[in-house]
Amino acid sequence: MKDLFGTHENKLDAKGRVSVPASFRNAWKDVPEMTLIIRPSAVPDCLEVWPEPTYEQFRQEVRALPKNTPERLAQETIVFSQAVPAEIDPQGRISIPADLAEEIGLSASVCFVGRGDYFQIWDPAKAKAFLKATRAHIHKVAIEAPSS
Amino acid sequence: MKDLFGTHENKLDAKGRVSVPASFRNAWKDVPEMTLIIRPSAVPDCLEVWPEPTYEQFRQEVRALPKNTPERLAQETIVFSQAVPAEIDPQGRISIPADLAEEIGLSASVCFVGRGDYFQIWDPAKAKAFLKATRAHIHKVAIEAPSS
DNA sequence: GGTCCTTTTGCCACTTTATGGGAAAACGTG
DNA sequence: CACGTTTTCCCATAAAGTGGCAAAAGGACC
Repeated sequence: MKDLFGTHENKLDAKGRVSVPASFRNAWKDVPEMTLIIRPSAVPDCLEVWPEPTYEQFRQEVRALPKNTPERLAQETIVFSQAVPAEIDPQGRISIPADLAEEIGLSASVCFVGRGDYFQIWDPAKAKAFLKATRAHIHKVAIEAPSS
Repeated sequence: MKDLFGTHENKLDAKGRVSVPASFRNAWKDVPEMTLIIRPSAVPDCLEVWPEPTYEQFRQEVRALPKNTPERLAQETIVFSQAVPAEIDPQGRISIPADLAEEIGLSASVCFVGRGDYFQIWDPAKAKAFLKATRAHIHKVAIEAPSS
């Protein structure tokens, strides 16, 4: 389970399938037939996709919370209710559930964004805006720092 | 892993590949088949290229940050989403991903700038401007300092 | 100035990846 | 139980990426 790097854009086909970038598949190929978990992210307009073995930690965190508290209920929602398992098919594709696709405004193309342990799924235009905002912030810091 | 010195200019081929200067390869040749990590720099209009073993420290820094904070998300973007691993091929070349090349305005030629532990990749004209601006800044400091 | 060696770079061939479409299987409904 | 719909699997083609050879360019050293 190597880290996931980079951003990649692939096309949704008529059946709602899309190829997972080869570099992501290769990074995880030491666990064959691995299940993935797709869920909405805390970041608006994107989904998170986790390998099931890594996702186990979230489940344990939820179970450690005291029952029937607002935090526990909220975490149960995030970790279970809105999350769905998915498999990578023999051609390296996943199908994105229609309700989640709609939630983040997916249309023809899908942008995959590597985040180390997991990846994000975005509409390409929104992904670009998200990444650009971070870069702009970093450049601002780099330019301002020496003169201060 | 000796330090990288100097600046060198090489040409991109039709497929986005370019020879890494021999002096850089030689400086790193004690780690055979080393993976490199290419990412946008905090300095606008250039890329940074790090040896994977050195890059490990950045990954650990990210993982030490609390999840879902603005800092963590920004660092995940810098360290993973915009970074890509690259290998030096048997001819001593690396291929620069199209999106990163576009980001810094690369065209036919690539300028490699040694920075000790890592090197930068620039469009030659911009590299020249960057180095010149830095020298001017240093001269200014050298002249002003004694009079203060 | 000429020869040899290293480095760079163009080009071709091959492998891998992405994607469209068709057939079979599973599912749900009336 | 039969039908239509949806999902999954598999094949085939297209596109992209990777590796390798070999010629050209550049330097070093006689």
